[in-house]
Amino acid sequence: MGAADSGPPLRADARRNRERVLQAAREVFAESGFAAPLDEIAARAGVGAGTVYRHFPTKEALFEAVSAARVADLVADARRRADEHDPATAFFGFLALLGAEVEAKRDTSDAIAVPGPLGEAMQDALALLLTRAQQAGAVRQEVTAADLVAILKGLLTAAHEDTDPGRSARLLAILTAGLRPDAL
Amino acid sequence: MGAADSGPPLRADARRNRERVLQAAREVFAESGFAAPLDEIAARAGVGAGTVYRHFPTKEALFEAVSAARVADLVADARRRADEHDPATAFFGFLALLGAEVEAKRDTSDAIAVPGPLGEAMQDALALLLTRAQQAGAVRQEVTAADLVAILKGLLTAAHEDTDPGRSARLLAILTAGLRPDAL
DNA sequence: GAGGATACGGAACGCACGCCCCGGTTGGCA
DNA sequence: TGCCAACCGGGGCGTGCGTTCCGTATCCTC
Repeated sequence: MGAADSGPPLRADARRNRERVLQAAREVFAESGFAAPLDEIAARAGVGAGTVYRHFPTKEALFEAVSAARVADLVADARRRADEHDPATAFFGFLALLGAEVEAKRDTSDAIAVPGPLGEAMQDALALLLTRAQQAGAVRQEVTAADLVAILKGLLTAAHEDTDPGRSARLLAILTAGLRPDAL
Repeated sequence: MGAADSGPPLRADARRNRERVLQAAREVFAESGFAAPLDEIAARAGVGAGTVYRHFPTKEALFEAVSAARVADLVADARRRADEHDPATAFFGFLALLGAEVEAKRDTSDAIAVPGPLGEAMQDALALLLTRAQQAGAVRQEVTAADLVAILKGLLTAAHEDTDPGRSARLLAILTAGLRPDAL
């Protein structure tokens, strides 16, 4: 169970192409979300589609490879907030962070909702922050973690449908206000 | 420019099939949204795909034909509310109505956002209610009609991703609360 | 009831996509 | 330097969709 043996070391060109594919995938997914055609990633990387599939068994695996580091950062940030701040500040601060992330990268909402270990880690982190904020009375009791994921996915997707720059901030402000328990 | 001449009267079987297609489309779109395959509509109507296309030039035209009556009803309801109630009641009551509509029919969110005359009529009606509610101080000033459409589409779509029955009500409650100006 | 216009059905087409395969090329080791 | 395994590219396959075509069945008129 130690280091997953990656077999014989990759040839130099293979390693180079793998990096190019990852970089292109980062860019294309950020611009167009998970729905972006894989051929476009291959084209931007200057390789054929076959090369992409030699390095990543499926499109989804490539997406996970690209998102893993970013999601891990977000999850770590969520945990840190949970430790360092009061529940309300931690929860709402993290939502704001997500909003900023989405402003720049279109695939963030996909990364949250994708099935698999990444999505679950993200959802667990959100659930932790949500539960604490609810116990502290800062968020409506009846909201579930699944509700939060659903609404975030919907909101963050909607925020990208056109190019109005302030939109995601406004939508997030509505969500933030709506989650508080004191509102009618 | 009077009545759009519909040419020679349809043959009896053609008229019957046209009704069957419309009825099947109503059901299938309501269950699966606009993304439903057209073949399924044809199969449920007991006709071939070609027959659908003889009556409606594109899938989108069929969707509009199906949605037209319902959207017109919604728009009329919105206008009536604007006349009969105070701005806040009219606005929030209409949102609740939309929520109920979406609970039962999956294609409502598509109908709101679809380009073309239907979507615009819907958006105009929403804009009217929104503007009045804002003038009455019942809704945040900075929210635009486009924001509202975006958030509704996102929310209503998200509400259908799984089968949790109370979800759309909870999400709508969050939206309603978040739109009010007095919330933080 | 016969003839012709009209409508039918479903096979066929074009397209976009994820994914696989194979002939040619390249890099690393002796 | 020469060889062989590893790797590359892009054409090709399967799928699912919207749309079109055409031989056949149906309806209406006389």
